[in-house]
Amino acid sequence: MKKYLEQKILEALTSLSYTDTIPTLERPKLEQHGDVTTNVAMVLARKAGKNPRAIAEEIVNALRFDPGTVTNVEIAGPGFINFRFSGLFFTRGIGDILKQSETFGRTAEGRKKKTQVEFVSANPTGPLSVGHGRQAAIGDTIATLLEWTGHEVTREYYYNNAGRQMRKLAESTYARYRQLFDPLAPFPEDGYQGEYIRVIAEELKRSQGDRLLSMPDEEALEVCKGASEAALFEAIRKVLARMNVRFDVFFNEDSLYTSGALDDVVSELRTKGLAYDKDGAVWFKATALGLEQDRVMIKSTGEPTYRLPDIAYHREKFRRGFELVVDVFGADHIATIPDVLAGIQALGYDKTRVKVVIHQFVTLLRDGQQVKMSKRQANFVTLEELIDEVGPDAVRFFFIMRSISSHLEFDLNLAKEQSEKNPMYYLQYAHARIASILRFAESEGVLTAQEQNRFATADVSLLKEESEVALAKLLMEFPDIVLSSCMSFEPHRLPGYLGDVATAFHKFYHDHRVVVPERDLSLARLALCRAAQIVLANGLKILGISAPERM
RNA sequence: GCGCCCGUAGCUCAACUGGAUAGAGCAUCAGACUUCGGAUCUGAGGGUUGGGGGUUCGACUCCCUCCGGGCGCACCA
Repeated sequence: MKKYLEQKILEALTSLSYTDTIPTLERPKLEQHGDVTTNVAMVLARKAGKNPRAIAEEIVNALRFDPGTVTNVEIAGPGFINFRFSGLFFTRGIGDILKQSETFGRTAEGRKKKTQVEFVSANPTGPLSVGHGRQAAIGDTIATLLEWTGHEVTREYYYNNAGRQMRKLAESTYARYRQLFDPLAPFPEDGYQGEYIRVIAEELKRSQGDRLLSMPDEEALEVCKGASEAALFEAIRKVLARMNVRFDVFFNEDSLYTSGALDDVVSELRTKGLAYDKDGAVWFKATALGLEQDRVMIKSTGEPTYRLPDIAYHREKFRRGFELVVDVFGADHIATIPDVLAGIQALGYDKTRVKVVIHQFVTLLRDGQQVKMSKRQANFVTLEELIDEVGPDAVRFFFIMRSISSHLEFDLNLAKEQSEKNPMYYLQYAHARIASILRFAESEGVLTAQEQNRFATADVSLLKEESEVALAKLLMEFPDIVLSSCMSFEPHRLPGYLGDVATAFHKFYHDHRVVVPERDLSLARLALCRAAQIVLANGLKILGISAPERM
C-alpha cells in the first residue's frame, strides 16, 4: 500500500519538477483521515515558500491511480493529503498472505548483509539473572527481525573466560572442594558465595575423589577452573535454550590472549600515538579522540582491563567480515561504549557500523510489591527460577513488550494469570480460536483437511463488511511492522501490533458468523481467518513464543 | 559534581521519530451472542504529557532550566 502510493506520488512530484524530496507516508491516527496520509506538501512549502494547501492541490491534480485502488483523495488541515483505498485493495492481499504463508512478512531489505548480534555475554561466574533474560529476549528477537528483513545473521555470545573473574571462580570452587574434606578450610573473602559453587565442588569430589588435595595449588586450580567453567557454561546454555534462545558462536575471550590479538591492538595504537606508558600501566589516549579521559588498557600487574579485549574483540568482528554489528548491552555498560567505539575507529574501522542497543533494568513485582533482589541475600531470583514460575512464553513476551529504553516492571502475578488480563494470552487465544474455527469448518465439510488449495476458489471480494476490511487492512501492514521494528531496533512494536490484530480479529468474529449457509461467503471468511492466523503465528514465531492450536 | 535513561489517565505502558482531537490494556461503572472457543465484544468516566521558558505553521517528541527516580562515572566486567 505504502510502496504503491510512494511510487505514484513520486511520479506526480517529478511531473511537477519537485525533485529530491521523498514523500513520507504515515498511517493517520484517526480513521477518518483515511488509510494513508502524507505531509509532502507541507515539507515542500517550507522550501518553496508557497502555501502548503496550494502545493497539495497541484500534487493531487498530478496524481494518476490505477482503477479500483484509491477511492478518495483529499486535502485536509494545514496541508495533509489523505488517501483512502478501496476495500478490495486490502482483501485482495489475503491471497498473497495465504500463498506466502509462513514466509509472509519477510522482506529482502537487508540484501543479505552480514550481520552479527552480540547479546547476553554474561560472565560465566554464576547463574543468569532476570536482567540477562531481558537481554536474551531482546537480542534474540532483534536477530530474528534482522533475518526476516533479509540480513544474514550470526547470534554471538562473548564469553568472558579470561582474567581475574575466572581466577576467583576457580579459587571459590577449590575452597568449597577442600571444605568437603575439612569443614574448617578457609574460603576467599571476595569469593563467589552462591550455592551453585558447592554443587560444582561436590560434583568434582564425585569424579575426582580427593586427588586435587595432593596436587600443587596451581594445578588443582586449573582443574577447578575447567570444571566450574564447563558446569556454568552448560547451565547458561540450558537456561537460554529453555527460552528458545540459541547461539551460533560462543566467542572465547581467552582466544584473544592466545592469538596475540591484544598485543596487536596495543602496538598498533602505539604506532598511531594513541597509547602510552604511565605509572607502570599502558594507557589508551582516549582524550586524543575527543573523550573525557584516558583509560588504562593494561594494568601495572600486566593484566589487561576489560577495555583492551573489548576493542580487540570488536576489531575481530570487522575482520570476520560483518558489515553490521549489533551490541545489546545492559544500562550498566553505558560508560564503556565510547571507549570501544573510539578504539575501533582509531584502528581504522567504521564505527557507524556498530549499533549499540542499550536496555534498562528489570524489577519484579509480586502481589503488588517489588521483589528486592540482591546477590548477597538468598532472595536473588535467577532467570531459571523465573522461567520455572511463569513459563518461557510469558518470560519472552513480558521482556519484549516494553520499549527497551524503559525500565521494565515484570508483574509475576499477571504473567501467571491465565485470563484476559494477560496480554500474551489474548494473542495466543486469538490464534487458538482461529484454529478451532478451521477445525469446525472441516467438520462441517466447508474446508478440506489438507492445506493445499483449500482456499483456491475463495472469492475475497465478498468481504465488504467494515470489520472484515479493517482486519484485512491491518494484516497487510505486517511486513511494514516487521521492517520498522527491525530498523528502529524497537522490537516492542511487534507485540503491540499483534495485539491490534487480535483485537481486529475478535471484533470481526463477534460481528459476523464465519461458517454461514452461503458456501462462498464462508470460504471467503475462512480465508480471512486463516490469513489472520498466519500473521499471528508468524509474529509469535519472531517473538519466540508458541502459537497454540488449543488452550 | 558529570554522563546516559526515564517521568504521559488510579496502575502498567503506547504514540510510526516534528503532525491533525495524546491512545491502549488493567482497574471502575453500564451493556451485548439461545449454533463456529465469553480467555470475547460494545460503551462511559478518567489528562495542564513532572514544573517553567524557548525554537515554528505545528512539540509528548528538539533546545535551555529546575524537580523527582534509575544506571554509570576503576589499574572490576
